[in-house]
This record gives sequence, structure tokens and C-alpha cells, in this order.
Amino acid sequence: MTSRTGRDTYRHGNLRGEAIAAARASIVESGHEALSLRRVADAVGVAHRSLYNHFEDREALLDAVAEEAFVALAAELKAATDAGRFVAAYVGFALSNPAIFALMTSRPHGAMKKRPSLQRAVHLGITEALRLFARPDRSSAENRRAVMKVIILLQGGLAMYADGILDLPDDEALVAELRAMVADA
Amino acid sequence: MTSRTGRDTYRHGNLRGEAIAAARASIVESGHEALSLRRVADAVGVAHRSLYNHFEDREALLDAVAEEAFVALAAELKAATDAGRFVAAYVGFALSNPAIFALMTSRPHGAMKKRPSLQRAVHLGITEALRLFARPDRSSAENRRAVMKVIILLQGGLAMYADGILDLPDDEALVAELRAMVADA
DNA sequence: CTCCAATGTATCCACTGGATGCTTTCTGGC
DNA sequence: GCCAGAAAGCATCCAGTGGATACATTGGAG
Repeated sequence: MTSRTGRDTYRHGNLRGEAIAAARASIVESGHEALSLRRVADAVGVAHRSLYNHFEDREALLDAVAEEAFVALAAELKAATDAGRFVAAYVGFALSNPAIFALMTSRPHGAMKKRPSLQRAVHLGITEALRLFARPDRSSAENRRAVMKVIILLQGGLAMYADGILDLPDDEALVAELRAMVADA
Repeated sequence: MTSRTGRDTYRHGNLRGEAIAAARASIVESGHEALSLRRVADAVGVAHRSLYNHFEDREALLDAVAEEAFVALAAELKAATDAGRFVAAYVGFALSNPAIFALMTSRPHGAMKKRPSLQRAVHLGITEALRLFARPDRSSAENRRAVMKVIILLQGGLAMYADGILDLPDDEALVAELRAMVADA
């Protein structure tokens, strides 16, 4: 083949970025467990093996999508101006992107440890939490612990809500519940 | 083939149970993502397709292993005589069976909802928590919320510890941290 | 202009979960 | 006691997957 049009064939330009976007779309639709490199490659119009020039393996692509999502989450959290809104923003992000949130929370243990850029993206969110939950009358260690507790409550609560273990009538009830838990954390 | 020895061939006796055991062993060694029906079948000495007589699909096998693990967890929790020991037992179980615990917490959202026996197994643990954390001066609804908070803290804390986000020096520190968090929950 | 390192392609492989159709064994109603 | 039907296991097939190796095309640096 190799259509000799010259223009815009072969060299893709931004395969990495488009692959991440296509992967995210696929995950939104069918979950991250079902992600297939071949389908992503097809969606972008490229041989499936070409993705390996940009991602070491399937896991690396998933990590890249997750990383991007953590950055997006942090951006939304940045707009929150108080604790209540922080909780609402966090829960809102999770509930409106369930498949993506599932990906973020289920990265294999160890991925975080060996993927510095991913860990950095996660910490963007923690930083936002610190901005709102830290209090001057506490030591920085105490503040850090308090913030971790808040995040644990949100993360854990969302996971159990998604699993149906935490049975609450609807999403608003979840927000209310988590707000209360966080308030006296 | 069909060696005509008559004795102890063909009918397996307890394929389901042995398959679950073999699957658990495989998960302990290589994680649940890597579980292969064929390897399980080989380990038990059976055609891979035979497993489908006992499990609808791969997910069902994973769910069965998870269910068994939840029952085992509840059994260990039953021995706890106070809140501190409860936390220690919970964390101890998670840390000494990391691969199994990862399986338990990462069942696809929805598995719980449509698998009643699995959900029942989960509630065994919740019942144990209620036994220790409920207080007579609180309404049953309040007690239920308090207990859920405890479980959320444990579950979420363990997940974040495993991911390396919650950076603590060692397992004892984690137990101490979670005990403190749960204490003033 | 030429050479080279990226980037993308073509083709192969072992392996996976799952489907179909068959045989063997067990068991409960007569 | 027997025998029909259900349950359990087997052999064989399939499409799809992630990954490996070897090659083609390209844009840029010298």
C-alpha cells in the first residue's frame, strides 16, 4: 500500500496522545479490563504493534490514562473553595466517570511505586486537599494525617458505594454521608 | 484413552472445591489478573473446559475464591474481643494475604450486586464489626453508620498503603495509624 | 546529500476464554 | 434390579489477545 499521497500518512504526528484519548474512550465505554491494544490501534488507524513505540506494554498505556485522569481530577479539586465543595467535587468526578475512576483506584499495587509521574499526578490531588483541610493550629505531621484520613474516607466510601455494600438511596445521600464523616474527621 | 482401571478416574469427586483451592494458590503466587482457567484445570488434572460445569465463567471462579476469602476473614474477625484487636486482625489478614486481599477489594463493581452469596460473605465481616463497635447509647442507624466508617477507614487505608501513597515506615505503623483513626471515629 | 535514529508495518507465536458436541458415570423412580 | 436422564468430564475448534522479531519509511542532523 503506502499511498504515495505524501501528505499526512505514515508519521502520525501525535500517536501517543491520540492513543491515550482512544484508550480513554474505550475504557469509558467498556471498562479498563476490556481494553485491547488492537482496538486502540484500529481506532487511531495504526498497526497494533506501533503502540509499543510509545508504551512499554498494555499496563503502561493504562497507567498513562490513569495519570491523565489524576491530573484532571486535581484540576477540578483546585476550584473547590471549602471542605464541603471539595467533597462534592471529588465525589462528582468519581460518579460521573465511573469507569475511569475504577481504573484510577485499581491500578495494580506497585504501579504507583515504580511510575514516578503517576505518583506525582496523585499527589496533585493530595496537595489540593491539604490546601483546604490543613489547620494552622496543628503540626504539619498532624495535618498530613488528617488529610490522609479525609482522602481515605472518600476513596474507601466511593469504592464501597460502587460495590453496593454501602447502601444509600442515591448519590446525594452519599455526598451528605461523606461530608458528615469528613466533617468530624 | 479412558484407562479402564475403573477406580478413581473420570468423576472427580470434588472438582469445584479443588478448583477453588488451585485457583487460590495460583492467585497467591501470581495475582488474580494472571489467573488462567487452563492452568487451574491442569493443576487439578482435568480438561480446561470441565471447569465450566462448576463455574459460569472465569469471573465466577474469581468470585468463588473471593467469597471463600471473605468467610475466612470473618472467621478471624470473630476471634477479636475488642476494637484494637479487630483492627489488628483485619490488617493482619490483608497484609499476610496481599494477593487475595487485592482480589477481594477489586472485584468488578457489580459483582457484589448480582452475586448474593458473595454479598452475604461480605456481610459476615460487617456483622463482626457491629458486634464490637456498636454502642447501646446510639440508635441502630447511627451504629450502622459508625461501623461503616470504621470499615471504610480500614479498607481505604489498606488500599492506599499498598499503593505506597500512604507512606508509613512499616506494617506496625499502619496498624497504629489505623487504630488511632478508628478510635476517634 | 547522506546517513541514522525514530517511528510505523508485516508477520509470526503461544496462549487465552469460550462454544459445540460427544462419552462416561451416577442416581432416583419404577 | 434396571434403566432413563441428568450431571460431569473430554476432545476439538475458534477468534481474539499481548507480545516478539525483522523490515520499511521517514524526517533531521551533520
